[in-house]
Amino acid sequence: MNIEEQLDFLSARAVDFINRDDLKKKLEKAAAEGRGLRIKYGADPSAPDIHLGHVVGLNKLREFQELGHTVVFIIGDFTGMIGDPSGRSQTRKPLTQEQVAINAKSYQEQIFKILDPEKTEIRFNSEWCGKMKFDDVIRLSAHVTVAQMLARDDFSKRYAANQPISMVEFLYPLVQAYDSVMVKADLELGGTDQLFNLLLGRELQKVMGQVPQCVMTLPLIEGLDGVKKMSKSLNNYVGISEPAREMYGKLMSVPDDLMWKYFEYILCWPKDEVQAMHAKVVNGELHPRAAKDRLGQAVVKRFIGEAEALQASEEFTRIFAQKELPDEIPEVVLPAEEMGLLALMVQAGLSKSNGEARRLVVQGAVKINDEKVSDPRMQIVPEEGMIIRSGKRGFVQIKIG
RNA sequence: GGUGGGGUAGCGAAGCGGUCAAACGCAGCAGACUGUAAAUCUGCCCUCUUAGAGUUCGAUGGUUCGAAUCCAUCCCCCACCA
Repeated sequence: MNIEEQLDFLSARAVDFINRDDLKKKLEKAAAEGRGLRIKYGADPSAPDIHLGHVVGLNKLREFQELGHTVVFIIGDFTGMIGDPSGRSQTRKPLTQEQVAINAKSYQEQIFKILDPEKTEIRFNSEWCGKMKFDDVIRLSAHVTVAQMLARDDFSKRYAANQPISMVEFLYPLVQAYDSVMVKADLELGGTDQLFNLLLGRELQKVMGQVPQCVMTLPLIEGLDGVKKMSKSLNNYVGISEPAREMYGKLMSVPDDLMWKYFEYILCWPKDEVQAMHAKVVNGELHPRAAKDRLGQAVVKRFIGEAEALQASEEFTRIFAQKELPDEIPEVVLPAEEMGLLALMVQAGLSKSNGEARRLVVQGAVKINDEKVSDPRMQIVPEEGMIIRSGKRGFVQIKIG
């Protein structure tokens, strides 16, 4: 690849890219010196489940690695241990050192499903932040003005709406920017919501006498609901370590319109190919379900395996299209004593309370051995192999013990 | 330091002495319809038993036959002005 091709390749799918010329210079210089660039990516240590939303960024990092660059994966443990009171969405609880360590380990296991460990440098920002004295912090904050901070969309809106903004929130972008200085980042990658923070990194590097980093943002993809950004707290995510059938099932529930985005940003299919498929669906040549099946299988294949992908797809059809039973049903051990149906369901883990169980029964969601039961007062004697089905997803097989 | 506004079920938000387990919206769950998609319709959505009962409305104590609603004290949050 010549340099222009590299630039095209690296900036594909990016929303913001600041800027091509700077990156070109950096690439040329690095090539001349026979080294790779340092690509920074920051991770929040409180959410150890990597999901498809993260994959969008990780894919890009991987592409940088393919061209020989180094990914500096920063785990924001320092900030994570302080917590984030940014009231609006929700409070992030401060993490303990143990939790951070556990999460960090889990992170590594997961990101290396995508990244090349040989070209990844994992750093914790407590390494430098932890050493800073209060006067260092004050000096650092002298570099940024309130007006600059208020330039951030999020802040200005909240300020205008008389909503709280804590000092901590002002400080965090600064910490993140300082991270860039400390790892001498050549480019920082993030979601579009990170643009301000990434740019602040540029500013700070300039002040500290470094060549400012390039900045690249990638879209935040919507989660399963098709509206809100995929995130763990909204529980609309697909984790990359989920069991195959879960992963597949979740993907099948994605609104149709969203799947094209998933093809492009998660699977990195070429844009024209995605568009071609989209067109086929629009003109009726391809059933949307078939297209989504391809998506589901492709994602499962990528993170788990081809056989599992096929199996997940088949089982899905069996359970939901043909309403048959899955081939593995969780077993619950119960004594062979007569008990109320509701109690049985609670004990079998099919419902959280008797009330919920009653609701399910009354609404006709419960089947025992494929026969609908509708009397919540029913008494049951559990039998070996008895299968209780609750709704579309709840299955339990009784084992006497 | 001053002024004003708040704390209600997972979230948002009504209620402001009885008819309140508490409107409404969102989320969630189930059923119908489907491609477990979306949209739509129906029902459910604190806990426990059948109609019924028991715990809820920041905390504690009080006034009342009766309080989420009134009073007192306390805790917490927010904005504005200094």
